[in-house]
Amino acid sequence: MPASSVPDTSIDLLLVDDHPMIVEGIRQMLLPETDLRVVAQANSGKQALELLATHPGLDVVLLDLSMPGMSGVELACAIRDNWPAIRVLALSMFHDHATVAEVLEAGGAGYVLKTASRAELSLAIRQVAAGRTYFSQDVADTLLQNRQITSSLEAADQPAITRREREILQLIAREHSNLEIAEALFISERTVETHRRNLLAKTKCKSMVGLIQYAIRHNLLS
Amino acid sequence: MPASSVPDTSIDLLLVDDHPMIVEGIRQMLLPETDLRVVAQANSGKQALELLATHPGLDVVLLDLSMPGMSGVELACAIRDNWPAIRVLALSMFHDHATVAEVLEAGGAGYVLKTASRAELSLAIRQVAAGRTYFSQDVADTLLQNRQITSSLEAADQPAITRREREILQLIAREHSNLEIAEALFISERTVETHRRNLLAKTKCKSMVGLIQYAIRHNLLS
DNA sequence: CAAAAAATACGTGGTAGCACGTAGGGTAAG
DNA sequence: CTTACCCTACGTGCTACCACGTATTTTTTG
Repeated sequence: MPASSVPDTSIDLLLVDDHPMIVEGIRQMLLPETDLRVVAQANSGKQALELLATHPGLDVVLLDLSMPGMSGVELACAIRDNWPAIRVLALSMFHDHATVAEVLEAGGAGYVLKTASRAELSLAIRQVAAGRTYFSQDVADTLLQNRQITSSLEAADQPAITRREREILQLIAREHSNLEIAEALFISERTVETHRRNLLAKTKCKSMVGLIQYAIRHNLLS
Repeated sequence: MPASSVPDTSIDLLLVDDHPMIVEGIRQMLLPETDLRVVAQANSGKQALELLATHPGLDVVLLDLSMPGMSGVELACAIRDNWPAIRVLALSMFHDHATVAEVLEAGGAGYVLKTASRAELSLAIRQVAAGRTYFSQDVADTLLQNRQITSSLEAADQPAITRREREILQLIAREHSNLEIAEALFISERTVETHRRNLLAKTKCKSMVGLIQYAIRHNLLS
């Protein structure tokens, strides 16, 4: 029913997830929905970009957020910048507000949890394809709990973690002390402290307890 | 080819995962393998136990480790104790040695990562069904790296985290201080410190940095 | 080349987290 | 009833983490 620019009324999808099992599961879940066509699937952000270049007719990209290498959020930004007409639907295990906010800032049109049923998933795809948005119930609750409209505007700048910071974060996660990290990287302990401080600021965490959770959810550890 | 006690040569499977997408994905991945029959699927440990009681002919249970409520490890223990003939194949995102060791202690016959391909998964199922074991390459590496045969024998006692400890762990994860937790639970700050210490001892972590990772991997947070 | 960002580094100071030891009351299991 | 476990609680002391301010060198980017 919804008017679109593609010749037929079907919705063409690209699936992106590093787990073959999940890609396969989604594909098969959507098979009975005759108006939803999975025309391509990728196991990494890099591969997804290649497929986007060779598949001009895509309507919706369904992408996992936590992937090694290029994260789902980065991929979403790339899609927003290079193929603004394509709708992005995020798929994730988690629904902390930091992650949800990042997806919104990256231009995501919807956010579905991996616990979603077939019915919910296909509904979400049709909604975003029709130009609307869709959020799983738990995700919507997260958004309502923290009415931080500020974070979607102000904090939209750059929680970009640098290579060095990430390196230090990984050593922290392995329970190394500042001194140990300093000796391992041949830098001053003060420098490690500074990196630590910058990490906390960028992730808006109060301590390592929050930072580690951020790191795991964003797949920043090995 | 492998001789078995079931009338025909097919392997009867129970799938357990809280994510419908993954259950569906596995089911469809195994569909072409005519000797592997998915006869039941559950979305929780509780449901799995019910299905185990009503399906006597099961050969292999393929179960996800991180599920809300009853964890995969607990379920594996229950299967080992009540249906010792059934082979358990664990399925997980992670392969840290603590988790792998727990699965072995719980009587698991194999451990496959969620990144596994169709070929690897079906091979793993046939291996465990035939009485052998199977571990994904990364998992095997983990086992070889830490030849802590001690941990499989000595530490097999009880990293059992109590209800109260888990409650405190969740508050810690929300970045609350000892004092805040004490006030919230109407107990002394000293008591919170003791719980903290016991948590570190039971999980063999050096600090909260390690404990938080343990908690996330073991699905101990909300 | 100029501007911006990243990586490096120091000082001062507070306090929360953690080590280690000890112990009494409640409750469930043998 | 005894044993074991959980939850509760205190004391002492150390130090790693964190807050806040500042600044130079190197690299990247426009």
